[in-house]
Amino acid sequence: MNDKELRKAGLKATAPRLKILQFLAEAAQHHVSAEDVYKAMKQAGEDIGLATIYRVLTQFEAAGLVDRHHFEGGYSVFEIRQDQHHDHLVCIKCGAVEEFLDPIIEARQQEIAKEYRFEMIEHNLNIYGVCARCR
Amino acid sequence: MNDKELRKAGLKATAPRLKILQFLAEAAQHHVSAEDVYKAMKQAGEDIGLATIYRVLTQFEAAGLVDRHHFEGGYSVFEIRQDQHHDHLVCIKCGAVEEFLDPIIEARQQEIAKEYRFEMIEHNLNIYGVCARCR
DNA sequence: CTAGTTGCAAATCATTTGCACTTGC
DNA sequence: GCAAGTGCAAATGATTTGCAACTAG
Repeated sequence: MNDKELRKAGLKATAPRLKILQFLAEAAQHHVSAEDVYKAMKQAGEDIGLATIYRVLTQFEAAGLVDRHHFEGGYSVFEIRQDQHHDHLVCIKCGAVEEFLDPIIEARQQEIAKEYRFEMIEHNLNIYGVCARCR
Repeated sequence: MNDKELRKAGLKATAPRLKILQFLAEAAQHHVSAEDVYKAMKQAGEDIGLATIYRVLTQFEAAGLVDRHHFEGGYSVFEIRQDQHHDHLVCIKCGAVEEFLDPIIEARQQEIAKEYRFEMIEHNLNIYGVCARCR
C-alpha cells in the first residue's frame, strides 16, 4: 500500500511514517496540525515523538505527499496532497476548513501573474469567516 | 500629523509610536516584519525595544492602522492600512511584495462565501513566485 | 552491516509577558 | 499625579536540532 509511495519518495518505509501517512489519508478532518497528529498517534497507542512528527511531515512535504498551510494562528496545518489544487474557507470559530476550487479565480490569477511578469510557483486563497454551523 | 491618528485610536502619542507609524508610512518597502522595524529604529538612533515594537504593532493592528499578514516563512509582516483592500504577489527570491486588486476575483469570493453560507470576515490571496527582476 | 531513522532533551525563533521604571496629558 | 507606556529579561509556544540508540533493506 503506502509502502511503495514512501519508497518512491526515497524514504524508508518505517512504522512511524506509515502510521502518519495512513492517519493523514483517513482523518475525518484532513487539515491537521503537528500537534493533532501527535495526539492521534498517542491515542492510537503509537509511541512517536513530536520531533519525529515534524520531521516526517517536513519530509512528506518535500516529497510532495502533503501540503503545508499557514493559516492565521501561528502554526502550520498539513493535509494530504490532492490531485487537484484548491483554496480554503476557514471558520474562525470552530476551526473547520472547507475546500473549494473556482475556475474563474484560477484563471484570473494566471493572468495577473502574467501581467506582473511573475513566474507563479504557488498561490493560495483563504477566506476567513464563520461557517454555516457556527452562525 | 500622526498625533491625531493615535489619539483617535485611544493611544497616547508617545515617541516610539510616532516613530514607528512614521516609518511604516514612509518605508520604501512597506511590507515589513517586526524585526525590520526594530532594525530601522535602531539605525535611526531610536532606542526602542523589540517588545515595544511588537506591542505597538499589535495595538496598531487592533486600531486598524496596520494590517498583519502571514506569508510563508513563519513570521508576521505588517503594512500600513490602505484605503483599499488588496492582494499580494510575493517574490520568493528577493522578498519583494507587489499589490494588486482584481474586481473579478473579489466578486467571486463573495459569491463563494455565499454559496457555502460562510459569513466572510476577511480573505487574502497570495501568489508566490519569482518577480520580473529576479528571473 | 550501515545509512537512514527515531526519541528525548536541549536549542532556536518569533512573539508575549511580568515588572519596576518612565512619561504623556 | 497617575494611568498608560516602555525596556529588559524571563517566559512561551511552535518547530528544529544534536546525539546516542535503533531498524529497514
